[in-house]
Amino acid sequence: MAELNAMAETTLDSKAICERVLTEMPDEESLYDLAELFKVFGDTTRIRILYVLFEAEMCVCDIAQILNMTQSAISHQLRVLKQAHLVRSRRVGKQIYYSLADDHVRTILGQGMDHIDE
Amino acid sequence: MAELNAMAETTLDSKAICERVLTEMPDEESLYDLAELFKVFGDTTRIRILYVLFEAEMCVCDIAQILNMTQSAISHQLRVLKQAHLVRSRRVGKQIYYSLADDHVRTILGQGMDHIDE
DNA sequence: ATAACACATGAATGAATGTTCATGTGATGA
DNA sequence: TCATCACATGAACATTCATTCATGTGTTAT
Repeated sequence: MAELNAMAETTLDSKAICERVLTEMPDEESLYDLAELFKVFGDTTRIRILYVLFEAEMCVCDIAQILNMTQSAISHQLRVLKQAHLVRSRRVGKQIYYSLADDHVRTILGQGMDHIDE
Repeated sequence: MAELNAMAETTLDSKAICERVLTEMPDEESLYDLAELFKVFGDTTRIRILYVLFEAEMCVCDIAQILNMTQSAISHQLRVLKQAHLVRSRRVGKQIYYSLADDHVRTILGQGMDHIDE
């Protein structure tokens, strides 16, 4: 790491830092999963759906109507949310009700809000 | 909501829920900013850079060498991280040192890790 | 001044993504 | 059984995005 430059300016031991980086860095699979998780939060439609589900369990057409979007668009995004284990679903007759899978969703969105509020 | 269907299955008052959804939903600008923030975390290269900066303030070429990527690619991503106020930079001679802007970064990535670890 | 170094940046390219449209699937009710 | 409702899903299209390549900017040293 930076064998021939930057060393003079560095006060810390570069080799020790490099070792710590390599030991602390998550493995390839965890990094991929982590990025995939945050990608799910990186879309306003999906965030809106999650905020709707904060209030109550709801079926697809209700969510679509509240957000003023097509059933197909909502259904596609619910699929993404479910694959990320952020929502659960259960069938009740013809309808399928979605709800938040756990409390990580609130926590993560809350931390994000804290950040953008500076 | 769902004026002509689903009402029979719903135990809660739909109008009250709809009102709560509308009052709790962040405004358009906050939703956009929130999605933009999480998009930044939605890339393995940027997550890697953040993990590197967990250990120490570092210049661009050091980060590039540790992650085995080109200086240009790292520089482009550092720009994204800086625009999201996740990292800061300061010039020291020819080099520019980057560091984490605040502790929200650790918190958010930590919450993400908690989630993928189920 | 000029060469060399560290970094930033614009254009280009290939890959990933959100929505729409059309259609498929499963459940209900006549 | 058949029509209808609620939802899922595949293909298509437009948009966004990460990296590469080439070049520009600012600093240091000779």
